[in-house]
Amino acid sequence: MPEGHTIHRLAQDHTAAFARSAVRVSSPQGKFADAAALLDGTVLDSADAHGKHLFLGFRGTGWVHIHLGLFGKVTFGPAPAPPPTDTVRLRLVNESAYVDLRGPTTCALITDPEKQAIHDRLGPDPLRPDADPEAAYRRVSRSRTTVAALLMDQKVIAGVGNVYRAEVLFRHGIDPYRPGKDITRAEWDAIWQDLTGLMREGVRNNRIDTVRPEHTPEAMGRPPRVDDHGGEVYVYRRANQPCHLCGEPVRTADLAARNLFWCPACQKR
DNA sequence: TCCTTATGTACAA
DNA sequence: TGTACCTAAGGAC
Repeated sequence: MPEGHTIHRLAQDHTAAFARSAVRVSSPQGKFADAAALLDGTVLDSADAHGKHLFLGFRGTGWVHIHLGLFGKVTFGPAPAPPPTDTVRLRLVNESAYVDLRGPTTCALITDPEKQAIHDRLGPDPLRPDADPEAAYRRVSRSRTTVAALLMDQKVIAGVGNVYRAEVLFRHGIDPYRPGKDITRAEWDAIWQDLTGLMREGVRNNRIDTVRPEHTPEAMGRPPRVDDHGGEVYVYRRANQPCHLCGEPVRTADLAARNLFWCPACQKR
């Protein structure tokens, strides 16, 4: 599930369910038990997101830094919480709600300066109001690395993952193998603005949809479809299937240990 | 029941 | 570039 939109949505949902309340904190699985004991009974003040990093602020104690990695999952539910399964790393409970965290890459108690250091090493996040697209373009325009790799580099732009990368490059007709330095300022501005809109919609709907209204199955006179991951997309995980626009088979390749998807006809150099 | 795969990252060599 | 880490779902048997 986790690209930046998921994490910003989680920040909102944690705020809605737990902010300003005293929270019972536990680690049924045990790996976060010491910190959970310190946090138990304290007040959750706020939740913050930057890229794929989630921060839960506990009054007087510090921040819980969470990164879901590839497998991490979060489950919300109404109180009372059911008995936890033995994979629950972190559980929060108050009078009205509970939330379980499973399989995160990171779940750690950190200080303000440690949190700041994480912000400092991340690039601008299209979902944060203070984000500066110019800072991202400075890096992109000086790099011989492919634009596909740069979009996944969290130091360049924070929050974009494998789905948004594939989809935004398709929406702009950009070959994923083009070097960053060949991306024009106008192209970058369009990509950034598009990501901002797509990711905001992703936060709202808690899923990734990238297909323009004029390209929906209804608009194209085709049978309805649902892609594997739950949203409507152009190319992500559609290897060898016909491009929704031109019918050419969608191509896939390994790029930095991830699957890249693109339409070679719609995305020319 | 086993195998593969996944919207991610860090570190070693 | 390869590997380790973490979990769960889906498909092949």
